[in-house]
Amino acid sequence: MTISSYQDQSPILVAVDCIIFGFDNEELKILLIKRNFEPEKGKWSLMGGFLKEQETADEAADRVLLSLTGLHDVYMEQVHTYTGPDRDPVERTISITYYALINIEDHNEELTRQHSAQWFSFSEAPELIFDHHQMVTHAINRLRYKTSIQPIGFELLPEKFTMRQLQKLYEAILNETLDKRNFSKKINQLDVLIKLEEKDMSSSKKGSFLFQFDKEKYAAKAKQGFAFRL
Amino acid sequence: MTISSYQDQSPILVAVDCIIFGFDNEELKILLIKRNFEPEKGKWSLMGGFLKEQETADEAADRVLLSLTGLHDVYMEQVHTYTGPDRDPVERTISITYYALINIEDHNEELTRQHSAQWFSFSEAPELIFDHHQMVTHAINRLRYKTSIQPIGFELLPEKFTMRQLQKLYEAILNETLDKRNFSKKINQLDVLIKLEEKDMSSSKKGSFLFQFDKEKYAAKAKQGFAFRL
DNA sequence: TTATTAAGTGTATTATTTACATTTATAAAT
DNA sequence: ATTTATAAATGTAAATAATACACTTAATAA
Repeated sequence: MTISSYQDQSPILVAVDCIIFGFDNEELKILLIKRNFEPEKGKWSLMGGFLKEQETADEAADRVLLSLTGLHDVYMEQVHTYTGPDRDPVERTISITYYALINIEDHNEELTRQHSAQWFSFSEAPELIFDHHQMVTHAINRLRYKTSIQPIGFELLPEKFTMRQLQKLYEAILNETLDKRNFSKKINQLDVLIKLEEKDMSSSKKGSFLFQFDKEKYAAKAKQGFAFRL
Repeated sequence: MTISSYQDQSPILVAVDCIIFGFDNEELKILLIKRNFEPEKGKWSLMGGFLKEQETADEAADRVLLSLTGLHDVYMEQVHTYTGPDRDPVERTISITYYALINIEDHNEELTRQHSAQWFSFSEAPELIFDHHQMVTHAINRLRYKTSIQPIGFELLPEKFTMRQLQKLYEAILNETLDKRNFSKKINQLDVLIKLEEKDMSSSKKGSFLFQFDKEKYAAKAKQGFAFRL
């Protein structure tokens, strides 16, 4: 900032809110908490928290996510900052939103229970407090864009996954169905997956081969100007 | 935000900073001001200002831009919020950034002079204070993305423009050269320009036809699901 | 041995992107 | 009047990418 010098400013609270995405092999999910304090006690909302002294918003978002899921080093991205003067009825609060991608199996169920948190199908999420619905909409749009140009979708999957899981994931994110042959062709020609010997036998008699995302190979290719595009 | 209730928070100032883009028919430009107060007095920086009571960040950005250029109703988009606790050495200040697209001929020169503002070629901009360089980089990336999926480039041009101007604009934004025939073919098949009878005679003996962006036609097509893609 | 189930795979068609050079309209100079 | 100079205007062929579409295979269970 630059003009008008450092004059008085009425106090503004700064918070972060997290849109936490997960994937259950069929649908995109979102983790919401039931507010246990006023205002809007009992209603569903995003998980958030205030910025601490000497803490960046990125750090605050990490902290909030850790406290709810027990997870460290989660993929997060800042989305947008909401500044409506009356968006929070108690005190003027601006909220910086982040979306997080987690492997749904990794989260600490005990912690989520403590916070009265619950996973919802993205398409069947309940009404949310304040402007949280708008935040979610913005986040999913950003996620759609980002997954189409960067290999961040893998963050939502277990280490080893089948081609079918990967396709279902992209279908869930993009909210459209994809052709199986064209999908695997496209993925394979990106040449950033390792096909394992191992099969997942749970989904069919034949079983399906498991894959891993090859981070190192991708990083090397990205350095050479390779563009991940799906 | 949601958890941890409304406890004390150390005071944080909230500012907006504007990355103001213009186009001079050859290069992409950016409007910077020379700081006339401490800290970093005399250095180049983005134009910014603090959020007022009862004002959204969008409104603050509009106000800042108006005060510098005299322009209303300018295309602006929020980009990112910077929250490093020591990013501003005086007081803890978070900054919400916006980029603005203006027709370079429209701005009020008297106002920009009062603020010691100056246009710089995007590629030859001076060193900036604090984290402003990072803000500019983030903004140009967002602009590149946004211009490729929405017809916002026209905001940088006069009402009537030649095909060459439009191409130069996209070349400047994308920082790559484009083929003239392929470019005009692509633009024409989007079918959102009005070709005028009128010619611009300043650039050649032959003169070149002027075009206008057909906002209504675009809006109607967009409603039908038409995607502007360049 | 047979039946069942999802996994795995290829090709032809269409659409899009790219590369590339000549002609044309006008103003200025002679 | 004619010539010259300059950027504007224009089309096609080749390469690449995207799409539509159906049968075979591996393994388990009956």
